[in-house]
Amino acid sequence: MKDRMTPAVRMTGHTQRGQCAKRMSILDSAADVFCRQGFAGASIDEIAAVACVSRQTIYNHYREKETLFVAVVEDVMNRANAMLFSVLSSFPDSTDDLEDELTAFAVRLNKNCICNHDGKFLRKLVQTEGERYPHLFESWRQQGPGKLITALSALFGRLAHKGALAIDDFDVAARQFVALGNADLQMMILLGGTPTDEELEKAARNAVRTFLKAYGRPAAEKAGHPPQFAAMSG
Amino acid sequence: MKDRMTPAVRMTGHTQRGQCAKRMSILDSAADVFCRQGFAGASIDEIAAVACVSRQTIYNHYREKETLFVAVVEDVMNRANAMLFSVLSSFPDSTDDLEDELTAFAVRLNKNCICNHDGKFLRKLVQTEGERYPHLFESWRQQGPGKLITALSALFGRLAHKGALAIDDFDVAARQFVALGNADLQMMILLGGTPTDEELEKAARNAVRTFLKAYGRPAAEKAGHPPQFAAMSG
DNA sequence: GTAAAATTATACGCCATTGTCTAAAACGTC
DNA sequence: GACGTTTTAGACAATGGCGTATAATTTTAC
Repeated sequence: MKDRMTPAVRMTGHTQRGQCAKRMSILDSAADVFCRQGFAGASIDEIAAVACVSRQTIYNHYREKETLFVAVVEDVMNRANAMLFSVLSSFPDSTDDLEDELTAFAVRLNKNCICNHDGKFLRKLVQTEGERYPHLFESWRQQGPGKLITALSALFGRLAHKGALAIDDFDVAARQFVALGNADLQMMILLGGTPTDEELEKAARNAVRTFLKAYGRPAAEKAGHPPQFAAMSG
Repeated sequence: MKDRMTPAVRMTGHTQRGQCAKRMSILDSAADVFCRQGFAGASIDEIAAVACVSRQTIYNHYREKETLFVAVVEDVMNRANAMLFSVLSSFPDSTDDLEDELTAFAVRLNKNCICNHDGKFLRKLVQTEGERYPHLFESWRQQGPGKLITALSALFGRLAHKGALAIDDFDVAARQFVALGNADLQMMILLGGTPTDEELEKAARNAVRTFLKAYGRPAAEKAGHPPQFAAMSG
């Protein structure tokens, strides 16, 4: 039992800078290779080559392949969570131009959280390796899609309270909003392709149009009273 | 260059029977292992063990691992296509009880085509290995989801023509129908889990309810004329 | 029963990969 | 410039999987 020298703990000064850069480079390259080849198909040598780093350096930072994999997933998850939080905080608050604002929100959600690199990575890896790492998967599920639906549900609740939407089950509406937003992009998402801005825009518009046909303008059909007054309550 | 003895081509009589059974056993087991481990992670030995077959027998039927993989994918695709065709031919034709019939249809679609073994296999494998086998992937895309949307679009067109639905873009509506049907099951689908009958029923009901809120009862709002006469045109 | 074909068990060579080790080189700090 | 740390390159054994070869055994056809 020799005294391990704790490689990345000392950081007496700027030494941390270089190590941190290496670490990030390794994490990024590993994410790339793991995403393309899967866990079993990815080789440490290839990751090292992509990262422009010696193989030994990788083993210096991460004990074994599995350690590296877990670190990569956690890293991507953190980025994805931060991005999701940012996008969620841009959910429309006012009720005029609701269609346009919801459409823009759906574009942001798809572009920055679902169709981006991290989204593709997480979907692919969780699906393929999730059963082998239940803890990782569960964590992603809760902090990713779980958070998304919970937050959307609450936000729709606020819009409904304002009278801008007529929703009976907010959770269902939240899931349907996301599902509708992906409807036109399903194939591209499954493929891992990146939609153009026009495709994103059109997909979101189709989704929101249908969503509002189903949930827009509160009980106007049932009671028949115009809901315009609701716009004043904001 | 010796005269290869063409193992499974002669079939002078019942020889084919036993071979066919072995082949199916190999294909099924290989599908199982490939689905769990991916192409790179799957080992011929494990496939042989699951199939209760000697490894040599596998190499006797399929030249190499890749040949086996392609054969497995094609086999599953054929089954899935047949099932999809069967389900599509049960699309509701009458316009009364449309909600119930569409719901039952959505249940069948999800249960037999999307959440079943073959659906899970194809989604997972196409996503992970699709880029390495573009031909396989393209074939699946056209005959699977492509056919589904095309057929659904045409079927919605007929219902709209009958006056039971008010749809402007049939293709979009078809994609949205599928997306809504999956909305409540997204996580389970990504996980590869199998929903219970109740979950299937509830998911389909939520989906169809929203779908009909958006597309049900034709231009009644715009023109206000009852569309019942359209039911005679069938 | 016999002959042909298929299957099995086993061993083998080959190659890629993992993870370790060591000495040399590069880097950053003082 | 000296020193400690990190990185690098290369070699290394061990492992495991792929694909082949061979002989024995079973199955099937007639």
